[in-house]
Amino acid sequence: MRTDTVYKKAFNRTAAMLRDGQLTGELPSENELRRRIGVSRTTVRKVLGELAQRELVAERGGVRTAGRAVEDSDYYPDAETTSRANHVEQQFMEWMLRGDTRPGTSINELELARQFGVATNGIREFLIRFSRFGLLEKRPNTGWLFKGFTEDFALELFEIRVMFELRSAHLFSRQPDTSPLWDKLAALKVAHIELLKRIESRYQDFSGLDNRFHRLINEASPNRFIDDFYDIISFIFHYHYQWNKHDEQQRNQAAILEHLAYIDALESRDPDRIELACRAHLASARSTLMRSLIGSDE
Amino acid sequence: MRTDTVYKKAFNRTAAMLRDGQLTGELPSENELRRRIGVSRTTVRKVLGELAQRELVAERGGVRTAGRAVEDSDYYPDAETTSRANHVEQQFMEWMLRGDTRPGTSINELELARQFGVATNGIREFLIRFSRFGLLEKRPNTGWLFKGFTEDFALELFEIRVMFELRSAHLFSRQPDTSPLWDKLAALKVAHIELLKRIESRYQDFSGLDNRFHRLINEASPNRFIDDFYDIISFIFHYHYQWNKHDEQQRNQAAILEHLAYIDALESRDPDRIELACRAHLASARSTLMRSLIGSDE
DNA sequence: AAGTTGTTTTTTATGGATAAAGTTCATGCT
DNA sequence: AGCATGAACTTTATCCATAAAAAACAACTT
Repeated sequence: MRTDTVYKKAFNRTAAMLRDGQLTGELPSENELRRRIGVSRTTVRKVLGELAQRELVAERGGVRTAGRAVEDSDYYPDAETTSRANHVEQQFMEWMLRGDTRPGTSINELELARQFGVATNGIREFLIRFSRFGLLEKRPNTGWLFKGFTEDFALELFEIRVMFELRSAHLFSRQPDTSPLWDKLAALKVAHIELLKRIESRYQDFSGLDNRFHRLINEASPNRFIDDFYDIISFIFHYHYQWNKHDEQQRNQAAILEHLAYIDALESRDPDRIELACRAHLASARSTLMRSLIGSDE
Repeated sequence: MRTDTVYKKAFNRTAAMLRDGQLTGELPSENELRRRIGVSRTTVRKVLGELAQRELVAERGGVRTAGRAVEDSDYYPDAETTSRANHVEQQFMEWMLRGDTRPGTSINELELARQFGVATNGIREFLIRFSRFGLLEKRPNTGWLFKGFTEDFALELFEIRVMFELRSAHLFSRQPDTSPLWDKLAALKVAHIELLKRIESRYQDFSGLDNRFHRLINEASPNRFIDDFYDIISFIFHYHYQWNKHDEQQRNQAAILEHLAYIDALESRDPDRIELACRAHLASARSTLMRSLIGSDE
C-alpha cells in the first residue's frame, strides 16, 4: 500500500502553523492552505478533517477556527513522514558508506529488499536512479555491480568539477554590473562573514551555505548538465559527511575563508585571480574528501 | 510474465551458427556454448532442448550432432527477441521525436503504459533512466515534465561536449609514442579513408565509425562521467538520426573529412591544431543537429 | 465571474505474484 | 581432480492490484 507520508507531513506542518500562530482567527480557504503547504486540496481536506476530529480546529457553520492548543503528542512521528523511496535512499547510503561493502561486490535486489523491508520494485527504482552517480553498473538479467566509493571515483569527480566550476566562475565574472546576481553574491559574502563569527556553535550551517554559493555561480550561465552534475556532488557530500564528522568545524572554517577569497576574486573580475582562488578551494575540498576516503578504509 | 526474449535470441544465434557451419560434427559442451552465446547454461539447455525437439540437432547416447538443415522459418521473429524494456525505449523515443510532443507537456505513466501495452512499472523505470538525459523532470506525486528536445537542449549539450572533447583530445595527444592507442588511431584513419571511397553505398556505416573514434579519444584518459556523457550523446544521435535521414550521405562525407583533419591534428601533437580541428568538427556537428531541430519544428 | 466546498475520476506509489533466466549443488564419467 | 549433465534453488523482469494523492468535475455562494 502506498504510504500516507504526504498527508502526515502536511498534518504536522499545519499543526505547527496553528501552534506558531500563523493561522489565527478564521482559517484560510482550502485552496489557500493548499498553496501554502504545497500539497493537493484532497490532502488538505484530509488534514482538516483530522484536525477537526481531534478538535484542533473547530467547525461551526462552515467556518473553521483554531481549536484547542496543539500538543507535542499531536504530531506524527518523523519516521512516518518519509516516503518509502526516501527510506530506501537513506538505508542504501548507509549500507554503502558505512558497511564494509567492497568495490566489485555485486548487489542483489532481492536481498536489499528483504534487508530494507520494501518490495524489490522500490530497490530497483532507486538503483536505476542512483546509477547515474557513477558508483553502480547494471548488468542485465544478472544484477548490479558496485564499483566502489574509491579514490578513483573522487579523482574523476573532481576533475569534472574543476572544469565546470572554472567555466561557470569565469562566465559569472563577465556578467554586466547590473546583474542582480552581484547583489546575491554580496549577500552571501555577508552570510559567510556572519557564520565565521559564530563558527564555534554554528559550523554545521556551512553545508547549506556551500550549496547556495556554488549554485549561485552556476546561475549566471545555466546548463542543465552542469546542474545535474552538481546534484551528484551535493548528494555525495550530503551523505558522506553525515557519517564523517571528523574535524568538521576546522574544515568548515577553512572552507569559509576559501570562499571569501573566491568571492573577492569574483568581485575583482580578474580572471587569473578567479582561477587561482577557485582551484585553491576545490583542491582543498578534494583533499578533504580523499583523506576521509583513505581514513575510512582501514 | 517475464518475456523469453533471451531464450529466443539465443535460439536464433545458435541456429545461425548451425547454418553457417560454425558448429560442425559433435556439438561443444553446454558450458562452451554458454560462453560463446553469452547466456546462462539454463538457457543454453532450453535452446538445445528445443533444437532437439525440432530435430535441428540429433541426440544419440548423450552425443549431440547437427540435425536437419536450418530453414528461415525456424527462426523466431525479430520482434520476439527484444525485451519489454527495449520496446518501451523505442516506442518512447518515437513518441518523443516523431510525435508533436511540445516542450512543457506533462507525461502520464498510465497513459504511456496503455499506449505502449506494458505495465506502468516498466514505463516508470524507463523514465527514471531516461531522466538523466536532461529532457525530463520528475515532479513527485504528480508526474513527469517533458522539457523538450529544443534548441537550448542542443546548445547545452554541445557546450559540455566541446569542453570534454578538448580535454580528452589534448590528453590523448600527450600520450607517450609507445601507447597502443596511436595504432588504433592509425587503424581508424584507414577505416575512414576506406569508407570515403565507398561513400555512395556505405555512408550509413559512418555512425559506427564516429562512435569508435570519439570513444577512442576518451580512452587515453578515462573518466566515468565523461563516458556517461558520451552515452547520452550516442543515444540522442542514434534515435535522432534514425528518423532524420535528410542529406545523410553528404553530412557523413563532410564529417569524415573533418575526422581526418582531426586525426592528422592529433598525430601532429600540436595543441593549437588539435583545438582548431576539434572545434571545427563539433561546430559542424552542432549546426547539423540544430538545423534538423528547426527543420522538424515546422 | 470568481472563489468555495463536496464528489468523482485519474494517476502515482507501493506491495505482491510468477515465469524466465541465472546460479549453485549433486551426481556421474573419464 | 576436472569437466559433463541433471536438478534444485535464487534472482530478475514483468504484470497486476490497490490505497493515497492529485486532478477534474459539479454544485453553491457571494
